[in-house]
Amino acid sequence: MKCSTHLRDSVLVETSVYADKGCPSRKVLDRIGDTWSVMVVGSLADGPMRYTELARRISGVSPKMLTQTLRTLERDGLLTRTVHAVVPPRVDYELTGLGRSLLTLVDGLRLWAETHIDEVTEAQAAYDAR
Amino acid sequence: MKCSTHLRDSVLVETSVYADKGCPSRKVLDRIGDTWSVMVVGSLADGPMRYTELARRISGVSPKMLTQTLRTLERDGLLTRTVHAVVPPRVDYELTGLGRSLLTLVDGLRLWAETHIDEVTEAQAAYDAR
DNA sequence: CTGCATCCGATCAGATACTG
DNA sequence: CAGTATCTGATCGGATGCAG
Repeated sequence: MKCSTHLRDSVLVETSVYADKGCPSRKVLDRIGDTWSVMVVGSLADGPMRYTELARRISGVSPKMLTQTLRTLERDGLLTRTVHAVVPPRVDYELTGLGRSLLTLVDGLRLWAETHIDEVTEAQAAYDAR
Repeated sequence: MKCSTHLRDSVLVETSVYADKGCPSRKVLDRIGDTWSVMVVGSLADGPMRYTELARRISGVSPKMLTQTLRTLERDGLLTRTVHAVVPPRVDYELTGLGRSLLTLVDGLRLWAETHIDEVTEAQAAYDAR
């Protein structure tokens, strides 16, 4: 796609780099940008996990949002959903290879956050104090 | 990813990894998760840029959202806003060191998108076809 | 040129209640 | 246990008009 070209290469033809709905970055952003998605992927880094276990680790998430997020990630091929025919029901969620490839990004995100959050907080305080 | 502080009503929850509003990752996610923010940061990778230039490169963004995004990023210390006292007005936006440190993540995001978008699209098609 | 103010529809997400 | 269904307030974001 056009928007995949970097800014430096875009001078000749395509000056508009983002905002195209078909842009891969846009699609990924819709997923990475989703708070719950990132949390789910990050939580599943440790291995397969049940629904309730996920709900516990991601405190604050409602059943509705958790289910919605899991379904979307499943549809995107980032995780698998395995239903065991037992009573009580047991459903396991596990990252696919594709999902695990995202972990690098998620980790990078976390690392940046931990490293720079103080700077951001200070900048905000300084801005608000003007 | 452990958030050191936890919600007041869930003191004993040690396994809760995300979801705390004070969690650094949450704050960063609020920024990275914002579609326009990522586009602005990515666009400014090439150097300082004027308001209109940004609007053109990020096609589809409304003045309202562009301004809102720029203000937020400025407040977070990710970019600087320089007003030149000329007529007509000229305002330059430029990434700070902090902002440039985010470029690594943005690039990683774009790279992942370009690399795996086909797999995601196929997974979606397969899911929808069931 | 670089915005800000306002209106308004669309979507998101939390709370709550209920079920196989 | 693992969800589904519904209601509702909050937020997002586009369109429009105007100003310094």
